[in-house]
Amino acid sequence: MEQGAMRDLLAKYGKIAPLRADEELALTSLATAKRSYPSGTSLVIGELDDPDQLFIVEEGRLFASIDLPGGERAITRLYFPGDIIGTANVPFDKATHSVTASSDAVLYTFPRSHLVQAFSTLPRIAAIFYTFAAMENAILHDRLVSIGRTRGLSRLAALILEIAARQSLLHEHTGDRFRLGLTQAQIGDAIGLTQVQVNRLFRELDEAGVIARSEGCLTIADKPKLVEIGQFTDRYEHLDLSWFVEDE
Amino acid sequence: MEQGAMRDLLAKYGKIAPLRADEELALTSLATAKRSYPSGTSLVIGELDDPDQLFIVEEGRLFASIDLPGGERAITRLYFPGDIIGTANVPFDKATHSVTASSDAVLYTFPRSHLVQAFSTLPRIAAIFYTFAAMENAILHDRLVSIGRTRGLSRLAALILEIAARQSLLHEHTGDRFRLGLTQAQIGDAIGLTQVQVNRLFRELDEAGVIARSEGCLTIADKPKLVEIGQFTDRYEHLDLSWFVEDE
DNA sequence: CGAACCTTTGAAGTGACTCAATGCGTGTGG
DNA sequence: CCACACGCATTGAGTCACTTCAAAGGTTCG
Repeated sequence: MEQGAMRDLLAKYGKIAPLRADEELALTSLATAKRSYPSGTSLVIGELDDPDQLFIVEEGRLFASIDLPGGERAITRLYFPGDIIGTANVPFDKATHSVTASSDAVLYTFPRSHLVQAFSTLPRIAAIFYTFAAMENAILHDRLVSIGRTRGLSRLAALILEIAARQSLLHEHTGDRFRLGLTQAQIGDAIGLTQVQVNRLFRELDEAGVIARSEGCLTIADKPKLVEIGQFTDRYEHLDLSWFVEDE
Repeated sequence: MEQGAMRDLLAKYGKIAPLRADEELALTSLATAKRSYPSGTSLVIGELDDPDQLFIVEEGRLFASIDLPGGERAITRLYFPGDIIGTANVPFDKATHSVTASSDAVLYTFPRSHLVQAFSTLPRIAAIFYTFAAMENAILHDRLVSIGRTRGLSRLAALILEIAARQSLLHEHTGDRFRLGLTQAQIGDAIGLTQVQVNRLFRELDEAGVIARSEGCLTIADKPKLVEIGQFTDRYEHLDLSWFVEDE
């Protein structure tokens, strides 16, 4: 595996608990393949695919979704460069969700059996994977709260801020202008609303002067207001990984 | 730590990947304290408490919740004997959610720093913790779908089935009669509805003959129907932990 | 026996849905 | 190089699921 994905993967916490050379090597040697997926491709087809594959995002954007018998779809998770895909499939004999590329994407693939090796060799790799799973957990809790207990406007605001937070982790200079990378229908699937309602809420935020839209890009015009509306807490701001720094 | 919690903790998969004596010892030696919490006690107060503590449930029922500024509350996760509490707090400097006992409970407590030791000593302990986090993940995905994309009736059905599934993992003989262990208001917080609406939906399920209620206990009268309504998949049925059995 | 908590039920209001149509941008084949 | 198709955004009108507000009935416990 090359530097890119790893640098992203570790950007979030690497500063706090930098890897030793052997640890970085172990991480990079997990991968068996690097592959490109054009926008729209499904890489895991829930309930059909076997869950033996894990991925690390090198480049691009993807999302996890689950389809309901009735034809409804829910998007449960967004993936950015550096994220590990497939965690929630690991302990099961079938994949629990599908993963689709929402832009052209490049991924590293590795079989879950490699995890055991890595865990055995270097315990801190285990700590890293555990940490990532725990972070994902916390974010899922937050989304559950947002979707279960707030109005549509708040949900949309929260999603915008979540994407903004992830985006700015990767590109410091992005600032508050970026593209969401999802259609309004997909946004609806992510926050539990109809595409129609998403559109109306966008308009509402727009007219209130909280956001601005042009050329497919979104600008956060009034961040404090958006944060207030979305009742959003940026978990990435409060990372503390000192606990897994080994005393030597 | 005594046998009870561990037996529960491992019941779900212990058969598949039984622990060696040293691994079981490592797990049991994580704990620094065993403590009782009467029903209603909060053990982690989100945003206030430091997230250094993890717990293993020996006995009782608990739930994780997040409070919103507006006074709303959302219940994001239910805990049963054998579950690990606090995973989602591990990588942060503040707790991301509160935990409350919904019945009298007995817990083992251990500081997260002990994880590193355990991970270092025995890689399979790491695999276990990772597995648990991954399972929690999958369940959170499912709940996100349920809450974001189904009607109230389905959500209630799904919650009933989730509780039934967990219950019967612990007590084989429980069958389809058990107590939910949550008030209707709490159920509302868990599935994103009002207490009033929860009540109406209970009545609806009751009148349809799908469930029956008496003396605080709930009986699943027509399970296939309930599964259909709830669009529920029991993840525990599809566990596959063969991947972390070490080849020796 | 009263207080506190939970459940149950009614009536009115609203956020979001469904259905439906129009507009817009982009790519593609004739 | 235009015509058409296709996917996406936008907007309107009517309906429904769920909410809010309000009050009454049960149960448990000190």
